[in-house]
Amino acid sequence: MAGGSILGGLLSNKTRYTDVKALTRQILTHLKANRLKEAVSILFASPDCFSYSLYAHLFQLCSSNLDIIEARKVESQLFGACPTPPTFLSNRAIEAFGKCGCLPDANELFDEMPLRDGGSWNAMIKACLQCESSEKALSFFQGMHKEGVCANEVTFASALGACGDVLELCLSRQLHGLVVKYGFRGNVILESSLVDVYGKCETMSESRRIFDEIESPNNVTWNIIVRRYLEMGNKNEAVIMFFKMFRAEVRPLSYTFSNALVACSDMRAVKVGMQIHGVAIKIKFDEEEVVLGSLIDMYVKCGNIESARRVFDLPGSRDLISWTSMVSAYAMSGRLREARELFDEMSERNVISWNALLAGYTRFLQWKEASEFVYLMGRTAENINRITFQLMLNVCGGLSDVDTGRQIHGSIYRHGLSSNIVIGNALLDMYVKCGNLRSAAVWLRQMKQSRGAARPMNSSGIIVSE
DNA sequence: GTAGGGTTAG
Repeated sequence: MAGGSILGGLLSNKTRYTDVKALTRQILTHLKANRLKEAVSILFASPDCFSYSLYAHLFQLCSSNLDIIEARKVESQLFGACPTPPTFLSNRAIEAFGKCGCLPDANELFDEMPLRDGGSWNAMIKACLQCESSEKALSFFQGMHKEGVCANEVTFASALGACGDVLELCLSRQLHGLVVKYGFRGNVILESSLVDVYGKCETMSESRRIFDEIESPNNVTWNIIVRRYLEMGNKNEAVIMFFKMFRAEVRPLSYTFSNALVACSDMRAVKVGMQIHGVAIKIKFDEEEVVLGSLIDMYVKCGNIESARRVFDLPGSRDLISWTSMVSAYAMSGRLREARELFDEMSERNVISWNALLAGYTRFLQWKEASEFVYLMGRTAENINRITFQLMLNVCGGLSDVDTGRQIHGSIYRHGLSSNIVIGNALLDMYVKCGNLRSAAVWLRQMKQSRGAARPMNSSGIIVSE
């Protein structure tokens, strides 16, 4: 266009070049100060291509800030200024889109790439994982295999992660074979991923066998094995592995404390929990928020509220999670006034904190307080969830308020939760407690029908050929 | 200018 050429004529190539240099310096200053938006707006001051490393940095910051808007802007300036950017930059963009949870953006870019390398496939597989599309991740893994692109350690780590999400034991075993075949044994990350995926697929004996073969498990490996025992219901072994980690002189992750303490809670083993508390003090983990929060919850679940409170009153232990544990402790032990006081003092709350107090009101049949609280919740709390609906139905049952119960029933439909079995039972219970047996019978029939219709789908069944 | 594993509260 004429306007464009006039404007273009005003700028000689030389001034343009120095412009880019000066602009780059400005952008870098903003990037260092985490001012992404400002950095990106300066990017658009020039129609020219900046250095590739600058774009890489920009995408990286978009990823860590989870800022999809800026990521899209960077991509658009990049492709406007330089029609065929190097593959690695497109890979960075895919990673940023994935990290921001925008799989369609990632997929579109991937499809349009004239040239892909292994990193492109890895980025795409990872993007699927981050967007909770593990089935898709596995089909990309399969596609990569079909196109003859060689999988590397990174590919296998992601693919195993996807298998863990969809509980694909069969594919996991095949991947395990490939990991060995490609000579990746001894890679502690991949071996840890194998421990993880076998544990998730409920084959703890295989998980443990791999674990025992690892030459030097690191803190993540230990965290995985403790966690998997915990989730498989073997609390005792979870705790045993926790103490074993210390004999191996591996410095734990704070979440490993959490997992071991949850195991103690489940076993009501407060004495073991106290030993773990002692360990935390000894290795100076007793100032970490996550560990303190987990200690509080352990004491709460073991019924030792005063010990929990002592930890809660320590400096640095009060965050949303520990605060919610404490509210729950008072609420579920019937100390509703104290629960309410603590709740009112909270500087931030989420749906879990709200539910914690509501659960106390319903457990102790405080229907009046409960319904007032529900009203307040409807006006103040941002999101309510499945648990909230369940508790609200209990309140309706307690008050014999079938009209509100029906409204909640409608709301449950709109939230797509009506096929949930726990919610279904809560609805049934509500209708019965309200004395409305006809509605109860109608709902029961519907539940039976929808359960017949909604059979669980089998997972992908993807097979990798050797 | 490159890639990867773990997550406590209702």
